[in-house]
Amino acid sequence: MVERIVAAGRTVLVARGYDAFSTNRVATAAGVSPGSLYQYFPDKTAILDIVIDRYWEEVADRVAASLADRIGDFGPTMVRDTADALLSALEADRELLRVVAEELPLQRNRERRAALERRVRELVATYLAARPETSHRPDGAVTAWVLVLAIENLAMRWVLDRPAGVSREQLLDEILALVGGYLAA
Amino acid sequence: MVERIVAAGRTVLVARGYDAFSTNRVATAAGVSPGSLYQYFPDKTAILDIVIDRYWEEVADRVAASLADRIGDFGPTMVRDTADALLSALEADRELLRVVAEELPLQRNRERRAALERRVRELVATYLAARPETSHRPDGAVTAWVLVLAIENLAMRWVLDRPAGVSREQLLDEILALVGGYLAA
Amino acid sequence: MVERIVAAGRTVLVARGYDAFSTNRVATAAGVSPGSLYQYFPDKTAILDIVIDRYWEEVADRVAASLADRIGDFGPTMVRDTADALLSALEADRELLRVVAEELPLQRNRERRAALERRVRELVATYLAARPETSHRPDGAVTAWVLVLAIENLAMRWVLDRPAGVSREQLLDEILALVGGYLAA
Amino acid sequence: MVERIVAAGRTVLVARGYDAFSTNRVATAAGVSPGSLYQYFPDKTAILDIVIDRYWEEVADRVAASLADRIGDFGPTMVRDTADALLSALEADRELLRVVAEELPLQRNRERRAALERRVRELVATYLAARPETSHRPDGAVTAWVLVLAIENLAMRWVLDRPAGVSREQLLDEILALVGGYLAA
DNA sequence: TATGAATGAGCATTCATTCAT
DNA sequence: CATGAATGAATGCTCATTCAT
Repeated sequence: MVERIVAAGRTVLVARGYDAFSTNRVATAAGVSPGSLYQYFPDKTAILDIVIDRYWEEVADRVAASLADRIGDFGPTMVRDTADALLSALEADRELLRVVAEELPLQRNRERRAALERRVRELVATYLAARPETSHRPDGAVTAWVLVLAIENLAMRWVLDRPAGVSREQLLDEILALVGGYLAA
Repeated sequence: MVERIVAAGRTVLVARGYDAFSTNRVATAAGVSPGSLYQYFPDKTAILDIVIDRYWEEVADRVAASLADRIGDFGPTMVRDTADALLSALEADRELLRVVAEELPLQRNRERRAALERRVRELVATYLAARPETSHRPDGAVTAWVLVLAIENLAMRWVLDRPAGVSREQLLDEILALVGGYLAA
Repeated sequence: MVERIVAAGRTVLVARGYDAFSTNRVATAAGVSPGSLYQYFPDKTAILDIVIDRYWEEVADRVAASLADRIGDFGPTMVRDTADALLSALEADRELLRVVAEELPLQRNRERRAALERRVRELVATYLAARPETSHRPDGAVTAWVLVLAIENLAMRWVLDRPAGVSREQLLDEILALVGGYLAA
Repeated sequence: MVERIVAAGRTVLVARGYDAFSTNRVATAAGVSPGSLYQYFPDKTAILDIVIDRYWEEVADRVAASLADRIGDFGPTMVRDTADALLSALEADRELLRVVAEELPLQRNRERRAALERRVRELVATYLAARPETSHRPDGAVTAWVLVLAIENLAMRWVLDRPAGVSREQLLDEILALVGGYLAA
């Protein structure tokens, strides 16, 4: 039942947008009465939070998996593959990304996105610590923070805005250059 | 009066958040009757738009001014000073930035932020074109897109999140390294 | 509940007039919260429409019933009885008639009144066709149109204006003369 | 100035309908400030009343003139010509008639229409009194009331509804038959 | 006299939440 | 557990009227 409600929430969000994300609408979409929502969720935002959580968790999982697969293999390939994984993850549900990233107040994404960033950041920081020769930057934690933030936003904006004149390959090249140059600086 | 209303709008936004940004509240804060709002603005969002517009315009102005001051002086200093100008601009009204960047759906900021980015991007692209030797990247437009996006987000998140372990100077150092390394790659 | 709301609507209309027919007032009169109105009606006018519809439907029913009872009995008695039925129907809720006919813009009554007229007109036209000897007028449809319109307005204005010097009996006599003379002409 | 305002009122009424007949709109149309309206009229309805008054006065004038022209000439021609005059008067400003008769609550027309009817009724009653042989009806006042009401509504509805199958000539024929038959009954 | 900015009560409508069944 | 009718505060907005200038 929780599942049905969350699925309905996602559907409403994607199909009608955040403004239409009302308890009645979600309940209807779930084939459930509005009152039943409150048997499983304390309030409306709890439903929304789960939908968002799942989205970012899925993205984080994919990126972390890609990163984990390439453990001990730091270098251009890993960066490219990880950026590629992130792009794919974001592209996988572009409609939901649009709603989540543009219609929702950032605050709602905060915790989950912070978790995603933290998770990846920690992996990156760990790698950097394990392979000190790959980076000339003085502070691994800061380096990871910079990298994750920069790449995440580049990827997200590319997926959402589809900027003319920047192909997927080009984007990956630029990310590679950005990361490589930065670590070498 | 327009001024009073816009100021009241800003006040409500900062003090009570976006959800409390109602016409009645803004009118009350302005010491004005709700009807008077509509003598000067077609609807509620028009007031909000002005508040937002002003904010981003101020930011864009400061950054563009800094950039313009350092014309013909591309290099580490310029990058650092421009990033510094951006940071200062964002720090100048951190409370409003918080509301504007986190409580408002991104969509509402879209146009203005896009304008800010475009404006700076064009300046950057122009510089890069004028000084081809400063960049090894193949496509100036793409380079500018990457740089502006990355720096903007780094700066914004730093101002909003005040990440522990990243001092202002450190941030500027990292931005410098990021830009320098990227252009050299 | 629908009933309660419709009744409250009628009450407000009669007691306070059309201008006071606001959702809040109707809800209060129904002992119901404003939101509940919208569980049963899509909007305010839907409530009003039902009240009006019922009124004219009741009138039409009475007249049609009277007409049907006297089928095959065309002549002075039938005309008089039908006019009498119309008068009675209009007199039955004179207060509502006043609001409906005088305070509401005619447009709102349009459809229902047109339906009433059409219904009676068709009955009349049918009778005329069945008994061609009763009418010297060339076009049955036009004849029915004239009769229905003339009688309806005479009756309505008499009920509403209670013109001095015209008793109920007199009015019926005059209607009889009008119809009889017209058909004989 | 009064003139300008009244003309503007008429314009707004015809062009935008009764719902758009707001003081601001009338003032704007008159090229005058809303405050100025109140220098010449006690309130909004006073303006509306004048517009309506003028309309019905114009109609009454035309009908009375036609009637007066045919003094001493009671008979089919007079009835037909008078009905014709009424039709022409109503047709002369059909747009305003539509608003006045259908969008405005009947109440607002009440006094003026009553005046029109009274005026014509009195003329008719006078004629009937002068020529007792033209009518078999017992009470001249009642006869006049019936005739005026019936004809007025027939004419108005014909102009407004343009009923299919009833030409102008036909309508006049029917009115003639109605009046002739009624007086002879 | 003329202005027009200011008023503020009032409107129709929505929707997260509750609770008796 | 599930229901869904009922709630009612809150919303954005209008417009006839006033009154200081």
